[in-house]
Amino acid sequence: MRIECQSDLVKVSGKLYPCTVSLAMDLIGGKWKAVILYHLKDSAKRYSELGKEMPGVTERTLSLQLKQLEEDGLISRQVYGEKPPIKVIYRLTDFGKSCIPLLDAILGWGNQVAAQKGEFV
Amino acid sequence: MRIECQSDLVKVSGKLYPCTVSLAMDLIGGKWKAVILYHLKDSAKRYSELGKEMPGVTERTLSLQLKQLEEDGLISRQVYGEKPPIKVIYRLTDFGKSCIPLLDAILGWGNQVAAQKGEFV
DNA sequence: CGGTATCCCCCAAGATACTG
DNA sequence: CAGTATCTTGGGGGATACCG
Repeated sequence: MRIECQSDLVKVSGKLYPCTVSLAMDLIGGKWKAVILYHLKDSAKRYSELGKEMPGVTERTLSLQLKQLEEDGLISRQVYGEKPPIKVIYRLTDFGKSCIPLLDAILGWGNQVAAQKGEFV
Repeated sequence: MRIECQSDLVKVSGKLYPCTVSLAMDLIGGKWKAVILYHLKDSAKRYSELGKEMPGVTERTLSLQLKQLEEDGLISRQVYGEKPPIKVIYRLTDFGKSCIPLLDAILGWGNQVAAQKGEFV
């Protein structure tokens, strides 16, 4: 059963969240979105560059996540050329740039954890 | 097909991650984990308190996520009493406390987004 | 009180093949 | 080059009932 509620709910573009932490995690959460955003932090990148820099992601997943990030207004997509081979550049929007401090915090803590508990291979 | 790899892989407790951002998101990502951690940030809480403060979560999901956070060493679980009604207190471990700056960054950005694009209900 | 047990559904995500 | 199309699978998460 659902546990009792009390309100500090927030609604953004039709979706209802129990708190703003939940909202933030919906926008940049999941397995790949933060990773993509992080790779776009310092410079715009092409689709294939992103793929090469993100070991383990499949073409399909990369494509879907990019589309979602674009829908949520975090990144923009720009196409160069008409006929294949074309070139597509992804970059952070201003809204996307607003989460750079957060991306840095994620990386910072991730690095800390890796330093203490992980091994680089 | 899988896109080509290049290494700055990191391994933590048997799991392989393409980068430390990915590692961090595995630890605190998903729909509820960051929310739980955030609610434990300032004080230890009982199971039922967490449930009341997190509208929308089900008992099962709360229980499963707490267990995962405990397994990953982010929170600790302490039981008071033998016979029902018992009392169970969850609190951040030192490791869990290490991500408080990150939790604040998540909340901060979430608040920013909500202020710009959301409405509180 | 603080959970499990059970059942179910949906969708994130992988593998692979193909296309404008 | 930058993706879709198609199929499949795992598991996250919901609903409800029950238990120590």
